[in-house]
Amino acid sequence: MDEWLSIGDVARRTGMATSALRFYEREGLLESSRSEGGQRRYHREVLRRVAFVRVAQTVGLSLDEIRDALASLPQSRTPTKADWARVSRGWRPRLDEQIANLERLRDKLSDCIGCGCLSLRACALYNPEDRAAVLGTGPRYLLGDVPSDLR
Amino acid sequence: MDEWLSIGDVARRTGMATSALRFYEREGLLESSRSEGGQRRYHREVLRRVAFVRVAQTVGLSLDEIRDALASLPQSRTPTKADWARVSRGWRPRLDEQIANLERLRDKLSDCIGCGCLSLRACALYNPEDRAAVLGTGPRYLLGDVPSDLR
DNA sequence: GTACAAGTTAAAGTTAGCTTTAAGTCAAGA
DNA sequence: TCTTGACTTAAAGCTAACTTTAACTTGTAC
Repeated sequence: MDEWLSIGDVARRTGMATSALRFYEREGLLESSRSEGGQRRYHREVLRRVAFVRVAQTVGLSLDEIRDALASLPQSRTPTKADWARVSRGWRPRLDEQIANLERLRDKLSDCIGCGCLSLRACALYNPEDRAAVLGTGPRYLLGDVPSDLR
Repeated sequence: MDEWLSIGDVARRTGMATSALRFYEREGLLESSRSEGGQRRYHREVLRRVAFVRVAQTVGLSLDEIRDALASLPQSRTPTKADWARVSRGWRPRLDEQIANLERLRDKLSDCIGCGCLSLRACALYNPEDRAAVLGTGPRYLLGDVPSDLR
C-alpha cells in the first residue's frame, strides 16, 4: 500500500485514459513528480482534481476556464471542502442561464413551427441573441447583425 | 432586378460568409447553377434553405442531420410552409430533453455545492448519465462506467 | 477598353480536447 | 535473469464547421 499512484492507478480510479492525464498535465491542470526512472508519481489529491475537472466540463467549462479555477485554489495547503465549494459556486448561475436560453429558444420555436414561418423574414428565430445557444468548437461564424431581408 | 442571386448577394442577405456557402454546397446542403463564366447563380429559394440551416444549428443539429432533413423535402416542387413545418417538428422534444438534462444537472449541483462533496466518491455528479449534457466535437472520452473509488 | 471588385478552385489552417503511433525505457513477478 | 506489462516522449491524427491562402478568372462600371 504505497503512498503514491502511478498513471495507471489514476486512470483506473478516475476512469480517464492515461493519454488524457498526460494531456491535462501538459495543459497545467494536474501535477506529478517522477520516479527515479522518470515515470509519473501522483499524490492522492490528484483524484479530487480530476473529478473536479470532469464535473466542471459537464457544466460546460472549457479546460482554460478550469485551469484558472484550479489556479485560484490555495497553493500552500491542501484545499478544503470550502475551497472546492467556492470555486464551483459560479456554476449554478451559469446553468441557469443556459437553461433560460434554451427555454426562450423553445418558446419561439413553438410559435414558428405552428405558423410555418420558419425561414421567413419576420421569424423570431433569426434573432442573433439566440445564436450560440448550443455551441461547438472551431471557428464558428457568429453573426453580428440581423440578416437584411430574407423573404 | 435579376432572377438569380450571386454568391455575394446570398452572403449579404443571409449574413453568411461566402466561404460558408461554398462549403455548404460541397456538403450537399445547397445547390446552385452556373453562369457562362462558371460563377454560381442561386435561386431565391436558397435563402430559405440557408435560414433553415441556421435555425437548425441553433437547436443543436449537426450539418449531417440537417442535410438529411433537407433531403426529405419534396424534389419535384418548391417546399410549402407545411413541408418546412414537418421537417422541424422534431426539434421541440429535442430541446425539451436538453433542458431537462440541464435541470437535473443543476439540481444535483445545488446539493453538491452545499455539502462541499464535489469530487468525492458519493457525489451524484459522477453519474455518467449526466456526462455529455454539454458536448463539443472531437473524440471525447465518454465514460461508460462509474469511477471505481474516488475518495 | 480597362480597371477593379467579385468570383473560382484546391489545399491547408483553425479550435478544443483528446487519441494514436512510433520507438523506445522501466518495473516487477517467476 | 528474463519476460512482459506499464510507462516515456514527440509528433501526427481526429472531428466539426468553417476560414484562409494562393493563384487565377469573370463581371461590370466608367
